[in-house]
Amino acid sequence: MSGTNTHVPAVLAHELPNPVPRDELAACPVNDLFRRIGDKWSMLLVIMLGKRRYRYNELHRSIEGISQRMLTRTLRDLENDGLVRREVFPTVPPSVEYSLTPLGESLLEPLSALAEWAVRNSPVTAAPRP
Amino acid sequence: MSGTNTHVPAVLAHELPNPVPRDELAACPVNDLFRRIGDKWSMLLVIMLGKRRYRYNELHRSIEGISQRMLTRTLRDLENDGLVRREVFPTVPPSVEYSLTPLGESLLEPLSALAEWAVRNSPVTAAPRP
DNA sequence: CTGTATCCGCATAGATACTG
DNA sequence: CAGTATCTATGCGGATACAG
Repeated sequence: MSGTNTHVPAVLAHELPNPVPRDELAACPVNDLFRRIGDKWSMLLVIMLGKRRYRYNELHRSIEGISQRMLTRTLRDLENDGLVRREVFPTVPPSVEYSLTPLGESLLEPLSALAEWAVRNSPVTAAPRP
Repeated sequence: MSGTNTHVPAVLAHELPNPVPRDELAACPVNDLFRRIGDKWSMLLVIMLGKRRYRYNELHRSIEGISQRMLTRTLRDLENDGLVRREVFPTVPPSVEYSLTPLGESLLEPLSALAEWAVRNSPVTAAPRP
């Protein structure tokens, strides 16, 4: 137990330069991913869209507390990141449907490992911040 | 492909109430975890401490761009969350060593799944935000 | 119905100076 | 060596009003 951890996953165990330069930090895939979907609403949207497709107002009504601005902005970001697909149907009134791309669905799998960890350890980590 | 996603991981697939109330959202373990370690420095520290133990100034020197304030604050948060252990040795001058707790080390495993996903898909997700 | 535009409060994070 | 204290800047996120 003392000293080096022997079961660190390969991806995380690769040598880090010393000092860790800013570019290396910004380029860290995990850190980068977290900075993209680690905001207030992205996770919830990915999980919801992982269940089924939604229309815009359906999402707006379904998520208590989200503003139009934040819903639109978060969906646009997820779309730009290739995780969410936006389909416009030129009806009157117009309707827009959101769903996960294959990339977005593939994210659900590693996410579940993290989710299961979080659920298992939520009693431990649920302590309020001082 | 149309309609319901059939291979959503169990933890993520459980029924979401509609509308999703704020408390439910705040209590979402994954969202909660992301809000705790999804900040600018937490991930990097967990990964670094996953390799070996570090002293305070060692971390400060090793991570280019981090301020003392942020390093201390991030370490304290991780300690409060039970992920990092802080050991003080009353020498002169004093020395403090940081390492992962068993809980922190257990987090490295699900993290690696996410890391591998991020690495595999970094070419796709690396596009700059507009 | 599906958004955009604008304004504003608050939390996050950096810089700097100082301390046991 | 290992931090605190204080000040400030920036950006996220919410409220509201308006538009195609």
